[in-house]
Amino acid sequence: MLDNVDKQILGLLQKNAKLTIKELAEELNLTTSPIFERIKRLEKEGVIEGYVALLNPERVGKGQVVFCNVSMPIYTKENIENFENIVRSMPQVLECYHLAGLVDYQLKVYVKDIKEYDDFLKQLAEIQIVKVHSSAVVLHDVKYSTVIQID
Amino acid sequence: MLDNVDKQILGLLQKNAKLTIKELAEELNLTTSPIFERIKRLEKEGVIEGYVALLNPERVGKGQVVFCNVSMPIYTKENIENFENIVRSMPQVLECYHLAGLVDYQLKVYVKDIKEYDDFLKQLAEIQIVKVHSSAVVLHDVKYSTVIQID
DNA sequence: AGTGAAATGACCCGAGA
DNA sequence: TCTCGGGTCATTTCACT
Repeated sequence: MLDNVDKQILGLLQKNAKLTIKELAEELNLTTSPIFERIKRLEKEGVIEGYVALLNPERVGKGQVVFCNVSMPIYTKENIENFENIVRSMPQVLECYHLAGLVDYQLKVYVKDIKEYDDFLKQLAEIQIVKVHSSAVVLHDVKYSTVIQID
Repeated sequence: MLDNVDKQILGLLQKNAKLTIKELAEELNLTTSPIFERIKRLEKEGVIEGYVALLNPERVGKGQVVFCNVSMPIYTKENIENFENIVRSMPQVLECYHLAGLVDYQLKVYVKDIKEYDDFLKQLAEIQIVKVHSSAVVLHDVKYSTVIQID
């Protein structure tokens, strides 16, 4: 479904979405037309989900990342839907995963500082159906990337 | 340092980096020149770190996310540097954070399936300076976003 | 699936307020 | 900092291979 040229295009666009079709064409020894059509196909098929600008969290006043682990004591379909919808609507939460592990959910939260995280925990506490199990404060980023390895 | 127009531009570009300067200008009731110059300024100042294409992990054969928690028993500067450099070079690891918590590091790993995660763990085991403490398999994504809330 | 060329439209940079 | 306007270059389409 993805040939070698597709994979190369995806690899390059994951690193830099501002590459022009012309630059991609030169890199892959093709003309602009096939590159253009392949990209359109990959977008339409949903392989490419979108193009975004990545910001420096510190420069926009959200330099503190905290992972919040929560459990759901009464594990019903309704509670799950309810909680997941609330989480999706919280802008501080950039990622949330339902885990098979010691806790039910892990939330990645972007805040200005620990004080702001405290405010967030109070918001979470209002959702009666989950309990905060633990929080892990990030000391520093070792790696942050959005590039998925395609083999 | 960031005025209201900057914040609006950043908010829009975080959601869709393919918006044209013209479209941004119309949205914010300005002409193209100030929008163009503000974006260039935000890029130069490092507020905007880059533009990337986001892919659908399943569509590229990396639909399984696993969190890997590791600890570093002998906690020296050399071991830290060493481990962090190895992690940064591993393409399966998209994110890695040094935590203040029960474990020292958390790695977010993208793999095809659990078998491939097993291979990854074997690679990690070769690094003698860290010990895998636990793994948490993702059952499903509740939320994945790269959009940082700017207030 | 690819090339090449032509039209459409975006980017970018002045001059001026 | 903004508007306006124009030159340059990338995107997009199409006829052909």
